[in-house]
Amino acid sequence: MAGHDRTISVLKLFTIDRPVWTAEKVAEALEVSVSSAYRYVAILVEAGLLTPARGGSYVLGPAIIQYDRQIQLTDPLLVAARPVMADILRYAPSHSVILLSRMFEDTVLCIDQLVDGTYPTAEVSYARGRPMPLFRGATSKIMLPYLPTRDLRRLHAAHAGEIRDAGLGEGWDEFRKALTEMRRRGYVITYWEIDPERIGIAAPLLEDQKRLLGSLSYVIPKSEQDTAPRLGPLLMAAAREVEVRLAED
Amino acid sequence: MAGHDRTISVLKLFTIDRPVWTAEKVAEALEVSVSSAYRYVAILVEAGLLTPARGGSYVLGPAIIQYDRQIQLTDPLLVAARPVMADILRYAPSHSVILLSRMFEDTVLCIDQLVDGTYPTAEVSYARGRPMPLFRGATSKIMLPYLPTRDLRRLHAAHAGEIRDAGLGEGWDEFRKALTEMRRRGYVITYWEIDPERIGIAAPLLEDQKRLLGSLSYVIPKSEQDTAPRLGPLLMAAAREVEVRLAED
DNA sequence: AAATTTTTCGCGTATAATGCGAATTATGTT
DNA sequence: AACATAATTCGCATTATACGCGAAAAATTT
Repeated sequence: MAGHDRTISVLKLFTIDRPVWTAEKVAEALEVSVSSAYRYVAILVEAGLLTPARGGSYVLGPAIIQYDRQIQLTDPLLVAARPVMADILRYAPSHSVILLSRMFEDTVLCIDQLVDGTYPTAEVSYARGRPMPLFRGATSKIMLPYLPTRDLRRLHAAHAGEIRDAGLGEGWDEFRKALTEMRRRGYVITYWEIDPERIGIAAPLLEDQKRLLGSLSYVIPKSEQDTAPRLGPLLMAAAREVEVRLAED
Repeated sequence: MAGHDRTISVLKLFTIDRPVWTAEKVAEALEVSVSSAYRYVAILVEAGLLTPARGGSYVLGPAIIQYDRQIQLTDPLLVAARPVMADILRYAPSHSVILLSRMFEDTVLCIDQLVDGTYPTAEVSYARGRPMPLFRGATSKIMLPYLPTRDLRRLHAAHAGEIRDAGLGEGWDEFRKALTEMRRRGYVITYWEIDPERIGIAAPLLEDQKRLLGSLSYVIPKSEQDTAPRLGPLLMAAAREVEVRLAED
């Protein structure tokens, strides 16, 4: 178990629910001296990861914004997926959204979103950088079968209730069976599990048919229920194309 | 001079020009052992700031994307400025862009960008998170008069040529005089200094009329040359409004 | 201008990071 | 599939460096 850098622990305190911290509060939270808290904060400010706000408080800093742009321009998965996403947009019904997502800390994060031209994105819950539940919605569900068993055991132990409520089985065995079935089919369709008026269709992105990278998904209007099954195989093909692009260069 | 956290130094290696690193290359670059490099990388991966890519290499990770969204939703300056920006968009000629920017490491970073509805943003160089030159363009220039003198001395020593080319004076004294003049007027207008077909108009954002927070600017089409001077005072008023909003709560 | 709070600095001590080399795991090849 | 090679982790002794303390300095408020 790694991950015991004091300075980075400070950064982890800055969450959506608590985005503003003073050095003193940091010292309390991490149980270190105030001088150390100031030292940590100074390092993070120097790196641009934090920036001073009013009243001796600190918030996330400009380096984040710059790094985010760097990801948009250089991230291999993003770069490999983007043209494919643009390509498959034309096969989707209008008012659809295409998502590129990946796991992060027991949640699913939308990494990139493609919407057809004029459509207001606000109506779909998946927003770039917004953590989404791991067991609800096609985008999330399709990732589960490709997780290492130890992760699945831990997840099931911690979230058995959620897993049941998501229709993924009553106990461990049923859970595994549900996952096997998803893996066999190769894609997942869910009906208004996240947004009431939307259907999600998702396929996994894998490295060498094994390690999970993320998922590729359509979010289409409820009214397009008939088109949904056709889009599953289409997404699988697109996902494979992304995988190939990723492997080249 | 603080800022000597080894783990964070690793993060600083990941730039637009060199966005992919292996542990071994990190070890070389920082002149540490490979095991240490692996340790640092593991810490950053655990924090989500890095993520593994193909072939034992690493790239910036999902935490960046999540943090970026957090900034969008919670950053005090951003939150204070956004409604004001929306408000002053209606006074700008069509095909205009409004920018919220701040300094970062001797560059200027666009923090938020507001374009009128249908207009394609690609035609303006200022992109969210893209570092822009510190001495060219109204957005940048208007910040200079509010920098501490020691910063200005350092900048002038390092970039005397750029400063001259930007029309900010031949030597140190002329430079200071140019800055004083900008401060006196309260806003800056520049003509096609960044984009050939654009005029920039910018006003500073200050904390208690002193410390520089950033700048607020219009980017308007070249054809609107006559409107530009009217927009200067308008931006100053808007900037003051942002400052007040920021001070409340 | 005085008082109070916030932030930085200097320093001795002890903790925790470091490099080494070996063990383990992953990857690629015949 | 078995081997060879590379990539990554682990264990440990050493010493560097991050730590807390208290004081000094700076900033903020009264």
